[in-house]
Amino acid sequence: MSIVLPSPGRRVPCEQCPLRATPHFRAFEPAELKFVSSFKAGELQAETGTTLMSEGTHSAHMYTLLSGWAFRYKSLPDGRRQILNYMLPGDLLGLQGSVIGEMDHSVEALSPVVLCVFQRDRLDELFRNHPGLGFDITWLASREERMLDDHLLSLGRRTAMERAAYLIAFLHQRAAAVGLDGSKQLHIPISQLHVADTLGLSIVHTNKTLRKLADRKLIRWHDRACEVLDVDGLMEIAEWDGLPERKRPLI
Amino acid sequence: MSIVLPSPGRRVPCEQCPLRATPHFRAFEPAELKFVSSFKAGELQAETGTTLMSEGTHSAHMYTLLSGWAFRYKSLPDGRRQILNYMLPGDLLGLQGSVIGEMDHSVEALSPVVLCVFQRDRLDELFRNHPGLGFDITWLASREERMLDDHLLSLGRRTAMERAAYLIAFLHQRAAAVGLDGSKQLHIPISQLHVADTLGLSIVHTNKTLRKLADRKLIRWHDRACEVLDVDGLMEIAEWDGLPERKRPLI
DNA sequence: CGCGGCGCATGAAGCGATTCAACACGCGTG
DNA sequence: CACGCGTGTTGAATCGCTTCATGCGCCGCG
Repeated sequence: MSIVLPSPGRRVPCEQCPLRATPHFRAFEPAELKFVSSFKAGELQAETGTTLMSEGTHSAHMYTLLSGWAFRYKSLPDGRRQILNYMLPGDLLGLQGSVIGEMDHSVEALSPVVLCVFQRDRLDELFRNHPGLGFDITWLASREERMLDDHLLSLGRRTAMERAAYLIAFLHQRAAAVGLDGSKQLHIPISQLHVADTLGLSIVHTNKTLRKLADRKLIRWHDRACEVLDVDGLMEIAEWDGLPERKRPLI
Repeated sequence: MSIVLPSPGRRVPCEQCPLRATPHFRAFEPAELKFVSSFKAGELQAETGTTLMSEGTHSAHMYTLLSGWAFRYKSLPDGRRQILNYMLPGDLLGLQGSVIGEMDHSVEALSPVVLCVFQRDRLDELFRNHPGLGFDITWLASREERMLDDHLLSLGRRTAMERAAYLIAFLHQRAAAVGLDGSKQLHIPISQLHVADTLGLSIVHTNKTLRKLADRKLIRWHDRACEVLDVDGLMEIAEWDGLPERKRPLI
């Protein structure tokens, strides 16, 4: 479960990147595309539950999530776990390790995932020769910071019910922002334990809170998945306006 | 209180930056120094309590805190406030506004502060001509993210006592990392209301928790200031290892 | 110069969240 | 195929934290 499997041959060239083809990401300059294409060292696939990176290690790579869901977390010495944020297609993983040197959180796959692997030692080359891409990385870091700000507000000042509503509305919106809410109803691949570890609540109380949201017909809970029925209702409970997601960069 | 006063003439040239002279920051290349010197549009001084930037505005500037303390916060529509992080000398303010466009948090001065003002519209020039500085900005963003991760862990999974101990140890360490713990004992310029709004607790319970820390001789509380008596004791309670602060960039 | 506001302090009552405990269901596996 | 395990569910007891209330000292201001 905790081993990352090397890619079995499959490798999407950046020129035909299925993500970039969607309308959610900004286009590349030809030179940028060429560089990124050579920057990409390979692809990685992993199962649900795989630990993609661990706190304290010096990962030699940086990744972009091509498909699937993952989450970042930190733990206290006695085992208490806090989920920090979720990663969806197009998100950068392991930037901290590349920029500062050591990871201070772990990352785990919530679903089967595919990752693009980049060589971190060429990051300075990226900044040197492709300032637009350097700016994009800063943009992505800023966006992460903004999400963490929202989470902090939630953990610190919202009630259990508001927190739960916020989290699900947040995940729904992020999924929608990469087109995951296609034809059929969106299912968020998380268990109630994930919710509890994100909201800073116990599993029992999380269960009772989610039950109330389900009773109000805002969500429907499945096995290890949450179906969103009424985003607006959730956002209203949380007093949350949503993320101003426009076209964004993709490395 | 909420007006930013323009600089009354005083202006430290970057070449004689009092911060850079300290051993806590990395040195500039001559070309970088020259650019930053022209990048700096001026200086700003403000009193304790001044709102330096507000949520929702499109600030035209970016700042580096030259001296003093400040904090970032967000509020819910009904007034509940959450402090997100604290800023100390050398910290970048308003990067979000420059990179993404709109501020999603406010910033307030905790003490009299002096800010270096930069022109945000020359940020792309920075990335284009000085990749090292672009990388530095990403580094600083990564560092902020790391601190927010720690705060999230604290809010989500630590008890009131552990949270309080963590916060004070954290602030102490950050102050020490820029040499603010000089000769005399360090005084952190915050009120118990600030602590409460950081920890996600009520003022009453915050007061009782801080009382316990004081009874244990770990801190001493003054009027709008916290004196740290035993950092190691605090870190032990919080089960916190501290930030791995090495030499860091300064724009 | 008295009054209001801020910062700190403390007791009492009430509620929201935790912990303990028990159960149901599906699934993979020895 | 029985057993363990992960996931979701629910009731009861307990406790940590909030809310309400009150008081004190200090300072700025009408």
